[in-house]
Amino acid sequence: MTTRTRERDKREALLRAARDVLVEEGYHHAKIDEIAQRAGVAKGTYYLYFKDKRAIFAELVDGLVARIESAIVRVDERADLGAQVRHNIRATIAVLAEDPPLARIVLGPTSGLDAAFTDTVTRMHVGVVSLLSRTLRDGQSLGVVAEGDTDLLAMFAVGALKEAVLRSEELGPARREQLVTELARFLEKGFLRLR
Amino acid sequence: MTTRTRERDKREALLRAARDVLVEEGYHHAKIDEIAQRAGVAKGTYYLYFKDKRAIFAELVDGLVARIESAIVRVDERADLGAQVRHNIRATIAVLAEDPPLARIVLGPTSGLDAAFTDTVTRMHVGVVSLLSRTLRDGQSLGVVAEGDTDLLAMFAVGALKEAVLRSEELGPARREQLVTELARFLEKGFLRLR
Amino acid sequence: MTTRTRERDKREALLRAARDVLVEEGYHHAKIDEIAQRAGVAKGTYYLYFKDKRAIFAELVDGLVARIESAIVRVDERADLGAQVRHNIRATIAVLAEDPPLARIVLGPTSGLDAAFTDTVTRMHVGVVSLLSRTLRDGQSLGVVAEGDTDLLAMFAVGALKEAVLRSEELGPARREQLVTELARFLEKGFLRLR
Amino acid sequence: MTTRTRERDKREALLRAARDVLVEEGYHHAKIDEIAQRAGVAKGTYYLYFKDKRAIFAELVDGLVARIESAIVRVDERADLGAQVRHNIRATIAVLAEDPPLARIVLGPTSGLDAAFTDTVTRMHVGVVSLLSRTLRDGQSLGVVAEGDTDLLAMFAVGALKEAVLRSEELGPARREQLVTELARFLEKGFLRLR
DNA sequence: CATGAATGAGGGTTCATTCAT
DNA sequence: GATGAATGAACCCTCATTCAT
Repeated sequence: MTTRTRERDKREALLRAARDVLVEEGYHHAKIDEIAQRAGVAKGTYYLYFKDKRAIFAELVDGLVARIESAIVRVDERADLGAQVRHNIRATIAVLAEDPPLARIVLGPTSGLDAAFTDTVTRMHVGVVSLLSRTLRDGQSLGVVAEGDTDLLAMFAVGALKEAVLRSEELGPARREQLVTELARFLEKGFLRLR
Repeated sequence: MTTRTRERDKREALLRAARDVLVEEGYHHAKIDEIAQRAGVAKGTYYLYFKDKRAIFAELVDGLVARIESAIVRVDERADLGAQVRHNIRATIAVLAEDPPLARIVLGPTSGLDAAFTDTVTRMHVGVVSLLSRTLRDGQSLGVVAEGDTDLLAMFAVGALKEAVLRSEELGPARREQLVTELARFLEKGFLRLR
Repeated sequence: MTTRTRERDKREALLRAARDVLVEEGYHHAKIDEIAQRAGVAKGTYYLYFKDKRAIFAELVDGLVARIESAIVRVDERADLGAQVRHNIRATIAVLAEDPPLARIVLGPTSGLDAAFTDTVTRMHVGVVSLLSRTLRDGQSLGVVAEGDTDLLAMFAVGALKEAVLRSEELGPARREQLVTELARFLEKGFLRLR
Repeated sequence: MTTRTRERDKREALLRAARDVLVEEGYHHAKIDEIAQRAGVAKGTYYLYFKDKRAIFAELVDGLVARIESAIVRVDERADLGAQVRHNIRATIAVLAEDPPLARIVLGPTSGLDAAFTDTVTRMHVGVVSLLSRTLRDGQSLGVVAEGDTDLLAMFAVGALKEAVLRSEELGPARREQLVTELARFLEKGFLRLR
């Protein structure tokens, strides 16, 4: 069991190290050697836990995507729509705020990353946008969402959110707290006719 | 004159090829050899026109940034603010729409690119956002912009614009035309109190 | 321990190979690939032991210079000057004779070598010549050295020594033994009996 | 005739440029491009006058060697030997002093230069040394040269001369004039008066 | 003859991956 | 499991040489 724990530890140490290196150097400048060193293991050990260079970063990205997806509530149109949207904004930001540097990678367009990440990230994007779009369409028939192309509206909303998160580090921590409030207000006044 | 034309041609063929390769493979996977091949010249020829690998990509990025900057009108607060904002949205989108794949690189966060690009791109970002923020602040004192943190509002607006451009290829060309209209409307209803 | 021995071995095999290649091809024609091959390792292995191409040659040159310097006794003017000079000639030749081809590189003017070597070699030269010059000046005040410009005399002596070493391979081994004796005699007496 | 003169001019301009570049950069760092530029012609023009990179440097070296050889008088043992030796020293130094940097290349051991030069330079060396050695042997039978291995003695003499020339730039011009006198005296007398 | 744009072989260096211990 | 020495494919860049104009 100690052994099993130790194994766990090494795997996680590697993941943590990989995240740091990814954030500091970017995928291509990240060296297996440095990840291993920061994790306190030998280079060869890396390959006991991960198939190749791509694998560890894929796992980091997949993990974040999964955490976002599980934080978002499937919108129930019979309940308070505004509350649900606000909750999803808040929840998404909360997950991303746990690790802003990593968030930046997942939120950004995929240029410069390998095809493997591109796919994962793109899938998440499409998923989030189409979910939101559908929600907005439902909202329109209920009369609580303004007229307009819901795909585009969803896009705008996601873009505003992404930018906010991407730049949130540049803001002082004080302003960061306003972010959720302001964003919700912005989205509401833009296309929501809540009450 | 023929000679001069040939030179021009090769330089431009290389730039075009580099753009394609950059878009398809990302900066790090882009091989000089492939750029040269696609441009129909030998590898050595590349170095007659560009100092090193970075140079050609820097030129692509700088060029787009310059085109965007020169397309944006400095906002005159005594004139019709809404019209000016709409014009800037339209103009920016127009420039970016000339080359969406390249746009994606300039608009995205800079992960995966070399420090050289990061700087250029970041400078543009900061410039655009702070320009917009200042404009909004002026708008607030004139009473045509809603209350709120103008830095955040500027961020949201830029984010929405970026996302729109980034995803504009996924939209059919028909819907792409709606983009400007919808975005303008979205921004107006969100924080502009025009009329 | 076996491991440590292997490491040592490879490093030394590389140094030996580099010496051979340097002697046979000169610095610029020397290829890392060939050094590695002759040492029986892969090209990449070279870079485990030496930072870059220059490093291995610098080490060879530095090593020889150091061996020469530690073989030379600082001249004590109160003791037998002739004996000391003879000893220094003998000791220098002995060190250089351990590896005549390498000696040729250190003794020669520095054309064709990189600035890095030039410096080391020049420093040694200047050091040896000025040491000898000072000794001769002391010798003059003691009356055991002839009148004359001691800088020039030191130069002549070093030149004769260098040439002797450089050409010593062309001599049969038998004659090589005479070298020290003859050189000492030459320096003492000259060889022309004019008038 | 004008044309012929112009051709001559270009060839000579290239040779002059090549000498400068060779002296400043060494053979391997010398670029055809720079030679052509300094000569005020296009790169392609170089190849109208010289077969390849090696050719122009070979010509420079051959020229200097030829000038040295024609300046040396074949020693006539029936005439004043001392005078002839002094003349040869003087003449050799005079030729070399016309172009000390180039001299350095010809006098130095051949490491770092291409095989082509090595051969020329070595041939000259062997020629000079064996000529001198024969002269000394003759001198011995006439009783004007001391006992000893004449090959070695010739070597020492040439070495002293070479070193003197190689370092002559470091000396002030005043001291450079002493060089011939001192060297002749050195060869006659040696400089140690031990016992 | 003169030009200089074009070529492409060649070599130094990096780093993901393997494998014997 | 753990190690880290060894490997070699990959890629940027230089520069001697050619040749169409």
